[in-house]
Amino acid sequence: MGADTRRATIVDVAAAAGVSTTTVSHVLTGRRPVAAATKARVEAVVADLDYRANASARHLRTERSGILALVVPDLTNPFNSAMAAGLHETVLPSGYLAVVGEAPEPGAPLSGVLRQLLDRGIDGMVLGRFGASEADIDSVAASGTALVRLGGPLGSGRGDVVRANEVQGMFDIVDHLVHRGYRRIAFADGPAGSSPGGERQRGYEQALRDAGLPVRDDLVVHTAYTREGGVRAAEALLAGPGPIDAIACCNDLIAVGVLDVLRARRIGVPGDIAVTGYDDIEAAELMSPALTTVLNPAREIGRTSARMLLDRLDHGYTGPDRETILAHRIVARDSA
Amino acid sequence: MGADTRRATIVDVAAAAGVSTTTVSHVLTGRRPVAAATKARVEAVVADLDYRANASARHLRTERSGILALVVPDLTNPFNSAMAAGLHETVLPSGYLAVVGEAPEPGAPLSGVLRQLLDRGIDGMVLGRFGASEADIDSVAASGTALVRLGGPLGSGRGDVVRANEVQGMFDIVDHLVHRGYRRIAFADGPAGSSPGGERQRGYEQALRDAGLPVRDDLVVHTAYTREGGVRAAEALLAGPGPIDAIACCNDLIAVGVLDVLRARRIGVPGDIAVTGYDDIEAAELMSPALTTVLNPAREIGRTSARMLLDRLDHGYTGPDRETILAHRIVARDSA
DNA sequence: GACCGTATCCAAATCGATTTGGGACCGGGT
DNA sequence: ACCCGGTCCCAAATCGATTTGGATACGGTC
Repeated sequence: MGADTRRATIVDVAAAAGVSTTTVSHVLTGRRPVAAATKARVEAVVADLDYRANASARHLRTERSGILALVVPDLTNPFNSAMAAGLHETVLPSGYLAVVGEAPEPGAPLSGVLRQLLDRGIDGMVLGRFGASEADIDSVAASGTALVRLGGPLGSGRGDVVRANEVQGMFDIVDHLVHRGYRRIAFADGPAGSSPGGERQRGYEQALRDAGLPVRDDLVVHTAYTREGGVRAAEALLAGPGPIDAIACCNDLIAVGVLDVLRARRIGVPGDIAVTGYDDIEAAELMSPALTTVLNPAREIGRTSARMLLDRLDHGYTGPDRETILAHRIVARDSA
Repeated sequence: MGADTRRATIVDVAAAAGVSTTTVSHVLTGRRPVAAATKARVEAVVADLDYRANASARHLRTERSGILALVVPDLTNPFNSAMAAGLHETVLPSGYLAVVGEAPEPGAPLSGVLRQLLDRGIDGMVLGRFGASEADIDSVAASGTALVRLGGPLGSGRGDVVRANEVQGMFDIVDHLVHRGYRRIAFADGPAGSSPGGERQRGYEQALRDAGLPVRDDLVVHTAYTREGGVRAAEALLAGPGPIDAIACCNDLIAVGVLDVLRARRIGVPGDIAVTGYDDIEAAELMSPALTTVLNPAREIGRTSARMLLDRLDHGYTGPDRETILAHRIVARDSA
């Protein structure tokens, strides 16, 4: 317990190497050329003293904190933690630290977490789905922080966007249902107007239209992106107007809730009603029946977001905002 | 795009309030009394200018970074991400930032992530299970960083410890098996000598002894804490010397692998062989059959770790290292 | 009126780095 | 002998906060 010896500073290194701190700094940052012999001597001393620059001092001067943040609504959602892992592993080698924040209520003007991150002067931020309001996004963009959004429209000056092709993903899995012979396909969507619920609904409707099936409003219900939300959605659909033979769910957690209800009512899956999810969380494979779903490469989304931030921060990219779309994959299992 | 207006500094505040920066600092930190009228004036200006102290400058002077870290081997493990969430939500209100790191190979002397965190001068660290070697722990403790370990022995000067009662937890679930009439109970442990495998094995053996059952070495196999590890463990046990009627697994992922094998071989669970896990990951409830397991309150462990760090950092606790033990709970489902 | 305590406030040093604007030295060309 | 262009290095200013050691003013006491 307790710091036994003070950490070496740049002054110590300079003294031991018989040069000025300026020269040490130049050796370290490489912003100005230094004679090979001097450079070698400084580097030897750095290694010997186990010197590492004080991050706060450096960032005070350079106005860069070296911290990137990921803000999501729920860290325990496996999709989000996989994304966080991808972000971490990509930015660490570049010397950045990644912090993760849970933004409880996206309603508040600039919720606590976001405000605190901005106050810290973070260099970049990845804003997860349903994690922030439009006003929040503007605040972040206005603060000069590099910004990557996961989903939402690509607007000028509002950050890069990384997304999976949500429309196509839901289209593909509903198309999969159609090809398996299902015809009265309901859709358990997320809250009205939410992302990625909107995109996925478009994919659902397009698939029906392309198959020549009617698009009926009463076959679409909106609910929370949770297991409990799935329970409510299933109950609503089963109590609904017409018979259905499949339920496409907006994410896996909703599908879990739907399966809970079907199992409790002894409705066969996929015999009586087929069910599909979206995200391919770990549990999807372990459930009974195993869930047919769409895999969005969460970890890869985290990695890609990180690279887009680093592009702006370290590689000097200053061009217009960009959008990267990652491929999804249908994972056909037993539930449909 | 870009910082439209420079952020206000303490100098701006001082000028606008007609006082010195010293006084502003005293108002903000409260380290010295300030006349009520002056204080009110400064606070008004602070609010007006939307002033927030530059974190780097503050930390340069105070030698505190305001950053806490959680290091775990695998972020996508739900147990770890739930812990991370508990840590985050507890430290944020105190103005700390929590970062999460994945330490890939605990073998390396001071693996990259740990080194980088220490270089940053983090104030405190929570070291997850199997996340670091003994040497790592010593390095962290020697650096003067407040330390909380999750598991492992309570040693002097090596940080506080937060743990669930692993011995008791495994004892209870094996006892549960005994009461259900199972007699030849195997144990699929983690790697030999690992934590919490060691503690859980002790609980397993104690439960057998208390029930008057023999403790047989050939009924214990060591494997990785993964689904794949569970597959190997099950194959080894089924090919083993004697017949078994139950497999207690060291964690849920191992149990998932074990169930994979049993399902493939059409061995009934729990009819032919009962299976138990440990951790109660989300998938435990969703599997078929639903997994009987032990719930370690991951989020609460994160919260408690955070509080122990804050005790030392903000509340001036300087007493001896402490250990907090959290209660577990048996979650009886269908697999045993 | 001199002295002392309190209550307030401020000037300047400090934390550890980066960066700017030269200065010193060395050869080579005229 | 002088100048010029490189090369290599350094002194000092700077980032934005905290903290130390007074300075000033005001009352009250003897």
